[in-house]
Amino acid sequence: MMPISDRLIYNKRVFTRSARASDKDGIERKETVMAGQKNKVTIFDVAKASGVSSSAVSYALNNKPGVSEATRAKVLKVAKGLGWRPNGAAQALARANTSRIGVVLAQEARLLSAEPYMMELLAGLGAELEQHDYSMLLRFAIGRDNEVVILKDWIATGNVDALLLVNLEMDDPRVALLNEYPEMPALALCDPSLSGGLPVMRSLDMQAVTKAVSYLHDLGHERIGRVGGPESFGHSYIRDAAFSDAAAELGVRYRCLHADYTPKGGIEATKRLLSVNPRPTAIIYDNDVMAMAGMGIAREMGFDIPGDLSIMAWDDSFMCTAVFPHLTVMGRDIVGSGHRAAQLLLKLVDGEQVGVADEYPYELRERASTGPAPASVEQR
Amino acid sequence: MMPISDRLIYNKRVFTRSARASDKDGIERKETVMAGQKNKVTIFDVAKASGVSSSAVSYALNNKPGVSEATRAKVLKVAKGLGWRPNGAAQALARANTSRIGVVLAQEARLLSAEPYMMELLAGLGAELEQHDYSMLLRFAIGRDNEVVILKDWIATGNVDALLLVNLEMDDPRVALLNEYPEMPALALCDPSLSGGLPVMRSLDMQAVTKAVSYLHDLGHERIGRVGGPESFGHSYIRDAAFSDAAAELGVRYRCLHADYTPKGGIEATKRLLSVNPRPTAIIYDNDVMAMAGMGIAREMGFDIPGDLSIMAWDDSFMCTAVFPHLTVMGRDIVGSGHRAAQLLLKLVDGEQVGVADEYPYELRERASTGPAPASVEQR
DNA sequence: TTGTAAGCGTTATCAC
DNA sequence: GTGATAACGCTTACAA
Repeated sequence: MMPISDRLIYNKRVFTRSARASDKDGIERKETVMAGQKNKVTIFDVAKASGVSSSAVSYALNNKPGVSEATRAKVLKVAKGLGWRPNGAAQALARANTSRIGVVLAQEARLLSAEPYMMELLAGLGAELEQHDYSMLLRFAIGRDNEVVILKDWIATGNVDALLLVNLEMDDPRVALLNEYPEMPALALCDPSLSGGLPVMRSLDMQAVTKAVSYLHDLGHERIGRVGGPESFGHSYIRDAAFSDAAAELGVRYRCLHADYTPKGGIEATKRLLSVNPRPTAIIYDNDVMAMAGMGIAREMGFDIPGDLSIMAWDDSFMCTAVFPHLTVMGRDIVGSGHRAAQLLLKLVDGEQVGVADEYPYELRERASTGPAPASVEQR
Repeated sequence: MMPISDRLIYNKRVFTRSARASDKDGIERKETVMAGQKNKVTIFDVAKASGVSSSAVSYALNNKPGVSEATRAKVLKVAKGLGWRPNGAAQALARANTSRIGVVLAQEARLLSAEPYMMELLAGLGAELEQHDYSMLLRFAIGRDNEVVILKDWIATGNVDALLLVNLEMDDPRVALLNEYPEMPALALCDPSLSGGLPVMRSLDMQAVTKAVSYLHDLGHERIGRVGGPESFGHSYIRDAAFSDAAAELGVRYRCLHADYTPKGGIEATKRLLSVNPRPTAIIYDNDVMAMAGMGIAREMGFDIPGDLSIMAWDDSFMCTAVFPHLTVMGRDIVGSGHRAAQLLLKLVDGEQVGVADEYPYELRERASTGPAPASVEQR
């Protein structure tokens, strides 16, 4: 008899707990201290201090029914007094959710820093998640394969509640992966044609392209060049197609080269675009780094901007108004889109359907780098 | 008697588990599915499949002694076959560590995107953490107070194993907070004089300042201006003091204005610096955005760069070679410093001492925006 | 070497 | 409304 009842008692939290706190000493205590948290105020401490059970405390602290207002108030007060905060791991384990959204970045560091898009997006995303007590779990992948490995790991370990997929490529392996695990909510930032049915927030590139081309067309430009990002990137491809269409529609000649977002890439592509005869009178770049580099080299070659050549960039950043002439851009509220992405992700976590949502639309921000097409076009 | 023995059996994991898997149906199952993970392969499943106990499995999977090589091999194989991965929350709860490093960013989104420093640092940090199966938990704070709230929360909830503190200000409240909780490892990125004894990785600004000033001095510049970042930022202050000293040492006139890292700020400060008589013949900017804006406005004012005025920037980015003339900068391996920060943080997590470590040193990257001081100086 | 079960700090179910 | 306790999935002390 004794061993059984002993065990039963030992099984009770309160006893176990107080036993650990006072009886044992040495190794275990040391470990606990090493582990990190000093302030191990648990729900049991709160329960004891407020003279109720741990479940009552849990209900009270989570604003759930099941306790009287009187006890709720008391528990809340005691918890605050003790400085209690729920242990994240325990909560995650019990609730089977983590309050974390996962993002994997697979681009090279210097590229990431050169592109304002990602940082602004993350800032918006983070700020919105913040409002809902969610965090962002961030990983930097080394290559595409690694990216899939990380996602698989997150899915299997349950380390995040949902995933944000960025920079999708055509036939992206991540789409296949997420379709294998429909229970893991994921939002893809890409054109719906690339997402394989996954919930999507799409950027309104088509509209923007039409707007940009007709803006230049209205200025008299009849030959437009473009320096796009890497061809493997979904949005490069989408924009390219849209440009072809819009140009054809307006009877504008259009030529596109792809580069790697770097100054060097922008310079090379610009030189090549300007070496054909007749040359384009306007060039649109997929990012501001290439636009600036392109504008710079064009000036070095003797072109006046925008007298001889108009320059436009895609996506705005401080850089666009730090250079002279200031760059005309197709800009959009990227931070806002980050907020929206967060809202969509939280919806997905709640089991709601999302389907296809839109990013904030692009708007033309006309500045000094664009102007009427030159009357005549001579080469340099 | 019956109830007691019943309970005892129910307490056993294996029984509980199999009961849940087959007996019950409906609500509970549904909840489990809702929660997220489909592939709930647990350590018990692996144990059952390989015919050993759960502890043997745990030892095997964690490469710990306590199992024979034979069983270890078998367990590993079975686990792999079943696609088992440890549940993050459970592991965190049991081990009292999370395999996560926390970073709070408190800057405005547009500023973050304008400064390559942060993204490169995070990229390096993330890549190194990656090697050690650590993740980065990222939060975006809205204001300084919020930042402290988040840190407090992380400390109390045990959501991270260590903290990286960036952009420290003078008398930063975070330093006081972390000194209250010495059990939470934290690394500050700042000058040791600002860290209040916290482990530090410092940037070698002093050296760099000396190098920059003597470089310009060697070119014949005797009046140097500087456009620094916000005065509240620790590194602005540190650099300012260093500049004063280095300039005094070499008998160079030095004048510093502080701006907010934006193009507008850079333009205003540049105008003011150039409006005094005699004007400086070289200006050093704390970031590339302001440097570019400053260079641009100076050219608009009729100054030739570098003929009349030399321009230097602090920290390198793609932008510095995207603009013409390319910007001379004091650059450093920021990604590398991120890696180093991660290593230091992991040391701290392991209970090792760190003290004061160094970032990668700055190097002068001489490009086209600097040159000999002009013979005579007239105003525009 | 192996298995048993306590323990991590929550949540949620179930009697009372 | 309240308290007891099973459950979450893992690690690890201890018994066998």
